[in-house]
Amino acid sequence: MLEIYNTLTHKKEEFKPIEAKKVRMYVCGMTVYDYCHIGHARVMIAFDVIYRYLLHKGFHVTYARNITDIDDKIIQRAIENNEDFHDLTQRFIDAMHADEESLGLLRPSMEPRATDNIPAILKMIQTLIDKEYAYQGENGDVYYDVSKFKGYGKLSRRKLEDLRQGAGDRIAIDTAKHDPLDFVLWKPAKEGEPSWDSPWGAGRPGWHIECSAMSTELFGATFDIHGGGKDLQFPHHENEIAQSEACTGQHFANYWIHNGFIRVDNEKMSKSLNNFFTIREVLKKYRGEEIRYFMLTSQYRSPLNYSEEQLKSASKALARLYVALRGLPEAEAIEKTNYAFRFHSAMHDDFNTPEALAALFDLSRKTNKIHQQQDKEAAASHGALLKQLGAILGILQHDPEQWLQGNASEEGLSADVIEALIQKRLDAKANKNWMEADKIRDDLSQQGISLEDKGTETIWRRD
RNA sequence: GGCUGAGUGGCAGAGGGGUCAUGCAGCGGUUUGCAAAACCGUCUACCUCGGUUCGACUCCGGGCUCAGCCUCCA
Repeated sequence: MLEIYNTLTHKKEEFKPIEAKKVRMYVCGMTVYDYCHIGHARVMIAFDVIYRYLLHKGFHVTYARNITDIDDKIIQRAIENNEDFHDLTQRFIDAMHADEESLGLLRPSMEPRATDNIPAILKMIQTLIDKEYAYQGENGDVYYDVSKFKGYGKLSRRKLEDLRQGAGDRIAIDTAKHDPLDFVLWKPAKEGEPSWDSPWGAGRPGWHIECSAMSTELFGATFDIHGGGKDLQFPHHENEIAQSEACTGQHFANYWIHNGFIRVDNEKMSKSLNNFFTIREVLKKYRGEEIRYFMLTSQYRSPLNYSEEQLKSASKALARLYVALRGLPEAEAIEKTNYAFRFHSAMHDDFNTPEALAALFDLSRKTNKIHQQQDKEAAASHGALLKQLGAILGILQHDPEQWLQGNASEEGLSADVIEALIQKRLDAKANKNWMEADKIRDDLSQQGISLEDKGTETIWRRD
């Protein structure tokens, strides 16, 4: 039984899709005005693993992750760069896709963009106005009237009074709004800003409406899973619920999944704190799979501290799994083991990847042991299971030898040079010239190459 | 101030009322010409004060500390 922690109910609940064997999952993606940072990588990877696991369970999953390609920051950045906002967003969408590929992500089934869905957005705003959940202020902005929606605050567990109190000292009172908590659905364009025609004047959509409109358009009024970062819980997801449920009169998403943050020095990594590392920056020193492994070492809802030390540790731990796979022939995975059982039990428990990884390490130890006992066939079938389970997490799919002989920077001695030195050392060893042999090994070690003697051959890897 | 969530060994990070997490690092051993890798063994734990219990790090309550949201944010 697959259990998922549902933010809406604050409980782990058995996952029951609306339609048997079908899952519709919508995740809030990126606003594309800059490179993605490691915090974004967390969402990408968290939901990639959820997606993979659901697929593995035999669900037909439609996974939509939107792209916000119009908003204030995009407009501002485009002005700063003196470029068309389309060019700007396309550049960062391409960069995002490249980053995703490095991290080994499966592409979502669809990536709806706000600017491609203006008609659906206009339709929803119109319905909200018709149903009197929205109004146009004197400044031309169209607002959602929060007081009209009964369930406002149900996701983030907030009361309107508390919110108003908090809003009082923080938000400059906007006289065009009936209530400081009302939020923008449509914003008139200023001179020279990108805009679309609408019954309320040329303008652009507010941030929250695009997700409501696109998810409802793609999936219907009610769908299975809605996800995103923890910080989107309020106000973004709260507002989505208000918009969608007011519009359709039906329950919106059944399961709300929110991932925890990446932290730096015990603080949330974010643009405004300027304490972020971009994915591509980190990829210069660590491979995508190492970053992915690092993310998997904590449960997706927990905060995760980013540090060089932890990435190094992750890199070594991952290498350990690859070492277990090394030198094993292709084989059918062994079935009905405690390892697989434990792995799946962990994943069934709200995608507990650290526990699932623990099972993989125990399995790798077993594999090594059998391998050492010269039972290559049994070792191979255990290794095949390791690889199979790894695939569910998106790891261990590289050729082990190639993985261990590579690194992120692809710098250092070439394989040819290394092989030649190894041969030279083997000759020295054959002549029992230990001084010479050890010198070659030490020199290579200085350059980050480790040698391992296996019987008559010597294999190598980069540290 | 309101609302969430968290405090585990040197570091990271699971877990469950009473026997092992796991990884990295350390230490001892097997193996090796010596190493490395692997395997075996091993040392460091459960913020604090009460309560429930035969027994709590695990459940309940108070306190302390930290993080997040309440403003754009994955």
